[in-house]
Amino acid sequence: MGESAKAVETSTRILDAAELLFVEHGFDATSMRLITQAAGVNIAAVNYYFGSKDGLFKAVFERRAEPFARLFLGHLDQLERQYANPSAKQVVEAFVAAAIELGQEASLGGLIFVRLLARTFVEPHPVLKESMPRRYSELTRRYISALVKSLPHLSEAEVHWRFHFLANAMFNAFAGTNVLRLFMAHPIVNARDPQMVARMLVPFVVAGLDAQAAMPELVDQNS
Amino acid sequence: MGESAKAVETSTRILDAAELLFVEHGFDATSMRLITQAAGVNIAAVNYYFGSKDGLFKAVFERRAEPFARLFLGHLDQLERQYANPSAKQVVEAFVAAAIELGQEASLGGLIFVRLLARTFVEPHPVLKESMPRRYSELTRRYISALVKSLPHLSEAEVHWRFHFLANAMFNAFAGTNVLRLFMAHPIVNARDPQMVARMLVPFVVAGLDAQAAMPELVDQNS
DNA sequence: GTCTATATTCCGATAGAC
DNA sequence: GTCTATCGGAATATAGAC
Repeated sequence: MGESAKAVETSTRILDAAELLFVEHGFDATSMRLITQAAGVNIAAVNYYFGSKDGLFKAVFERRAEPFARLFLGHLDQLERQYANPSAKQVVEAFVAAAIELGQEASLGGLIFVRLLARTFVEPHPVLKESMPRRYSELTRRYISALVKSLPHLSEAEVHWRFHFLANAMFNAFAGTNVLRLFMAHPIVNARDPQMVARMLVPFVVAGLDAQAAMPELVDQNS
Repeated sequence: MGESAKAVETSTRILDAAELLFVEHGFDATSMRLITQAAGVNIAAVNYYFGSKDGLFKAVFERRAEPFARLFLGHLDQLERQYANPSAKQVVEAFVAAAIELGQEASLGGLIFVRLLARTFVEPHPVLKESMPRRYSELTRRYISALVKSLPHLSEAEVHWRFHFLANAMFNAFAGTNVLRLFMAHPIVNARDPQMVARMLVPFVVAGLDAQAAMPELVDQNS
């Protein structure tokens, strides 16, 4: 390692700073000047390493996308090896565990990528609208497939709806956006504590998944 | 009515166009040039009527904030007159009904304000961080209070957590952001149909509210 | 690889004629 | 009230020296 010196690579410092700022203030509101200043690098470095601001966003996303998918699918594999018919609760817990482990793996304090993912739902960046389905279609397919098997009292369409609600609730919960803070001066909950969030969230969403069907009469009418 | 002619007032046309564009692309990504062009008015009209872009956002928000609060509190009043102890399901349905009625009152197609509210949670606009608690604190207090009474098996702190999850799930559901579309090429659910969303959503969140406590041992340890 | 300096574009806001 | 023209600033991106 002849050229030691630098503690952290320049490109990594940029990724770290950008990840945090994108989550905190959004993509548009985060200027490259702010990013490079926070990272302690020159303004031109972003273009040198990532080509453009869009390229930087894609790189920020891609860095965590693969490890997260690998963690979750690993949990799901193990679950399906151990049990013939995993419950909805076990499937949800596999997902939550992956999110928390990712937050602990990354040297950063929180579940920053999960928060970034949550923001991406509400304001999808054009760069990702193309690459996300390709990368996550298998994960989504296996997640929903496991839920379908664990919820035999629901039609497949209704499981899709519940997965839709589940994903919204979970990602927003881990995003740490405290809804209550907007409505009351002194909210009780601490939305930033991921362990607490996970503990409170799992019973809520699992009960929602297990609930009776809202659409039992799916195909018995031909209006 | 001496000066007839104009079908819709200029300021109203601006509000309509801005409301839609803010929801679709966010505040920062929506330029005043885009708004005035969509509204078919002059660029300077925004500053003339609303003073600034921030003033316009505030006006967009304020136009729907009061009617929505009035609708929901009306439903809650009626509910508490009719029943001694309204169930969590009834409280949730009062909220959903208010959202849908607001969407039908406004001549626009969808539940645009509810979608705007959902976006506001994820990227809170500075202008609202001050005015929102003042306007909605009573609504939130009464909503949570009704839930606390309807869920006697939960501690007040846990009800606050569930309200946090509930609000996230509901607003995002009505926001019409199709999470599944980001993950799969051809999702089944149509997240833009508010009637369908309401029908699928209510059983999910009500079951989540009714679920057993995750924090039964709240105060029995003094670590 | 890293820096300075700059090109280019777009933004919100305003002045002033009509 | 409505318009044109423009100001001042900030953004991304790049050219070119070192």
